[in-house]
Amino acid sequence: MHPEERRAKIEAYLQAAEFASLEELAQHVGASVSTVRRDVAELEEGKSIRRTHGGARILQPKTDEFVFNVRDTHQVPEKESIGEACAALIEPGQNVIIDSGTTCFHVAKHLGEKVAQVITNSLPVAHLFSGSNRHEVHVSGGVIYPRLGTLVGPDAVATFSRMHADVAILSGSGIAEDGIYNSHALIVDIQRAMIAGAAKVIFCIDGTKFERRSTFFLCDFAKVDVVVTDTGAPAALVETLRARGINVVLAAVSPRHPTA
Amino acid sequence: MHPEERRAKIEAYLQAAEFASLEELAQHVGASVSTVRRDVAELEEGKSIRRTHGGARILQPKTDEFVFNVRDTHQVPEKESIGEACAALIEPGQNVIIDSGTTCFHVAKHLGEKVAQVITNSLPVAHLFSGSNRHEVHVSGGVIYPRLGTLVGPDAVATFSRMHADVAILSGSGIAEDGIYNSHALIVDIQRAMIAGAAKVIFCIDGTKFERRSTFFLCDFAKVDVVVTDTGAPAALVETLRARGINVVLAAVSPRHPTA
DNA sequence: GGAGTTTATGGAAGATAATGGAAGATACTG
DNA sequence: CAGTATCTTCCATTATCTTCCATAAACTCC
Repeated sequence: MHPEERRAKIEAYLQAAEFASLEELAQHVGASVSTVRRDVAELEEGKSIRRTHGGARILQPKTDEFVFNVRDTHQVPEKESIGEACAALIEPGQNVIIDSGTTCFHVAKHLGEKVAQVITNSLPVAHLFSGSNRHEVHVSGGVIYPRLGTLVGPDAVATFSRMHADVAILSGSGIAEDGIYNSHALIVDIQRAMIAGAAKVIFCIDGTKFERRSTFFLCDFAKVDVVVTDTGAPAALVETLRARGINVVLAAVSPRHPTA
Repeated sequence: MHPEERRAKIEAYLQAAEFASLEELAQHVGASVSTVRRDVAELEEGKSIRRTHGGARILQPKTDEFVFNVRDTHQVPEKESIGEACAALIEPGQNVIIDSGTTCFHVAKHLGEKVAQVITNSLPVAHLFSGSNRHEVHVSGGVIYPRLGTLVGPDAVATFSRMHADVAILSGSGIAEDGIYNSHALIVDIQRAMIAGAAKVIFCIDGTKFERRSTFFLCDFAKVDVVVTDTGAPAALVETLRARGINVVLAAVSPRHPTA
């Protein structure tokens, strides 16, 4: 990829993510950290972004643009690590279904050029890839769930019922011995359709959600292939899951990733 | 292939792709890299494109109505006024279909709390209403058209074929005696479905697009109820439209929207 | 129609720019 | 204040650009 194009891509990415580490940007554009560092320095000259230690942030978030705020505050480093670990599980060229929610958003950030086709009901995820000509982003229909930027409702369910993907990347708000839980009824329906339409199912759930049950039961572990979590997950439940044949990935939380 | 023809082809390619490597262009037009390099240098003289290392980029990718570029939009004050005038035509409580494109985006900005239900294939418009609990925003399914933030494809068409609204607010990139034109084939299909599904059809088209025809014919005036434009529209065509029973609204460009 | 001239084309050699990595300097973390 | 990560600066490698030249096509003039 050529400098001009790469820089435009970096800028677009920062519009969506607000902040990004150099590592992350390098992965996204398929270049080395050195190169991205130079690009970021160049872009700073143009006043559009500002360099920070370890990354860069957008200087003037364009309110008119379709930028969705992904300013999540809980377990950011954990989710970041989970995102990285989960993205590593994806084979190049696979087409993936990506769930809404901040954890899945972090996975999307690390997917980079590995995936060509993305199917999602998350507007932030859609936006993340929308600037790129190399990705085909399929957005489900549906009604926007206020503030989450998630598309819900029968149209969203219908979209995933019609689609098929190599991998589905989902998250939940609770996981226990009997299965996975979520707190939004409308989202549970969609997630079930996602699971049904994917050859492989990966759940990304940070350690604090282990041994917790939310309002709605989503699914048992029959169709779950992988669970990606962080090292803070209780060992007992991790062992239980492994005993059931689930590949449990424990992402080590790295001390970088400064708080936004 | 003759130089002139090849250069036109290169320019057209860049309009669509925004960036391209010389290698890519050479392959596209069936010439050597050396030749393409010369062409690109020549085109740069004509100010339409800019050379970069390894390729070229289009200089003004926003000759087109539907490119959503925040940096600089053409006819901003006009579109702003058109947006205001068009929003005034909407009755409180109506549900509206909103097209993609910058002009329609300006209409959406002025709709405020008047409308309860919005149906759109434009991600910027969707985002505009997404923070509010007072609006139900229905987003069509579809594939993101790179850089436009517009959902296109069969799923988008299908969504509007199933929906019905009181009003559809659309825009185009050209309007002449015989009808309205647009420059994107994929968007034309969607707009036709929007028109079919709405009781009232409003077109918002700034004055510079009058007496102009784009690549694709969208529709004649049979189903068009209102055309909102600015005072810069040529009087002759305005009269022609009125003679056909179309309510033509001329929005005065207010001085409080200075040119960017 | 034909010879000479102009223009276009594709490739080659040296010059320039971009890239990715390494070593030492600097900033952050606890 | 120690340990780590990141930044700066540099260098070797690679890719691209410029300039030039030989060839081929189109044009001009006779």
